[in-house]
Amino acid sequence: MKSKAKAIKLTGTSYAVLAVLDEFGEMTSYDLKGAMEMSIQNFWPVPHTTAYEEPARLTAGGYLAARQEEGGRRRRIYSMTEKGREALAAWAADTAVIPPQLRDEAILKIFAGADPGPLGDERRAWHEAKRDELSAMLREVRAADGFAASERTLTVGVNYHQKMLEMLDDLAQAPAD
Amino acid sequence: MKSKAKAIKLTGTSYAVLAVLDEFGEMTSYDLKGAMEMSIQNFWPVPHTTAYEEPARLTAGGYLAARQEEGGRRRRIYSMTEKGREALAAWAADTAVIPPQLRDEAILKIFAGADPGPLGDERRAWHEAKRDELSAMLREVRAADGFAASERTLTVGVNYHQKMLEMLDDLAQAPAD
DNA sequence: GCTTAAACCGTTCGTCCCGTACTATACGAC
DNA sequence: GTCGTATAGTACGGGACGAACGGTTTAAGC
Repeated sequence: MKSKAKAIKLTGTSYAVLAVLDEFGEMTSYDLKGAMEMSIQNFWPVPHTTAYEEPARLTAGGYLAARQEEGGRRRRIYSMTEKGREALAAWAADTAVIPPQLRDEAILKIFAGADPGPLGDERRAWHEAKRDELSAMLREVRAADGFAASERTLTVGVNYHQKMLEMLDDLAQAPAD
Repeated sequence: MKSKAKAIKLTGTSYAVLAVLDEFGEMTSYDLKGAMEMSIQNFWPVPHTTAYEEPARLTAGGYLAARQEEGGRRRRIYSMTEKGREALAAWAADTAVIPPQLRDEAILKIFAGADPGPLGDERRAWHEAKRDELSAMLREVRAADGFAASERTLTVGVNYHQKMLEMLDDLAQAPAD
């Protein structure tokens, strides 16, 4: 009966991994890496090593189970345990959240005296590319059917980048407010 | 001649500290902590221990100089060195930036199946409070004169929160896009 | 002047997180 | 069957983080 589950602290990143596994089903670290890039990377960025380290931690804590792949690379395939599902549900049901954090080197440079012009241009192109990328994924997901979670968050993503583009336009025109 | 400056790697957080020191002049760690909260915290969040740890690192690297406060707590007062100013200017002049990162636990919860309603309401209140807070700071800074850097970034901040509020309204109305 | 509380100020510590660099395996082309 | 490329995975050093705690100064109350 899941005797030696080591006590570990679950971080936001832990829940991110659990949520992806819950949405898409069991998978290897490599697949998890790809799945995270296509789903949560936009609002919860993690380096690719997380897809290898975090499932190992979660397995040690009893939140995931691992089984060995037959043949080939004999990779570990991770799947949710009951404990994992419960923890994820309890966390999602709690409406208390840490405030959103934005990390923006460009604004930091502007604070330090950099010319806003070129940085703004580059940023605009970046938001456009992101918006289009997410938009394309959204169309795919809608066609596929059965990925309600991805659809909800992709919609937010598209709207976010759109609003950021509007903001850049506003700032470029009005000197201040 | 700044002989034994240990080679250290400068991170985004390093430049954040340098930029604040450059904008407001020499100060103690405690004052630095306050200054960061009022200036860059909104787009480059750091825990308060950074205001103690990072200047120490930067001093070891020769980017800052420290002198002892007379009497009282005899705290260390940090100030920029020539090397620090040069490094900051070189970094600010480079238009290559790492893309902005957003970390949003609420969207993660929505991805995991949480009800968007309450989370959206709470978020709206948060953005309103932030917008008003930054707006008040912006008025102060304008009245004071001589804080052009803070003014530029505060303006961005106010606009950002305003746009986020618009986005929440859009999402609440239109089921999708 | 003494006591006390509150505000102010600062550090330690364990763990998590992160990016870089590197390695290894599978597979198709030729 | 060896070469190139995409796929898959690991090692590791140090920065980042936040909880917890500990000291110091000031001012109020007596």
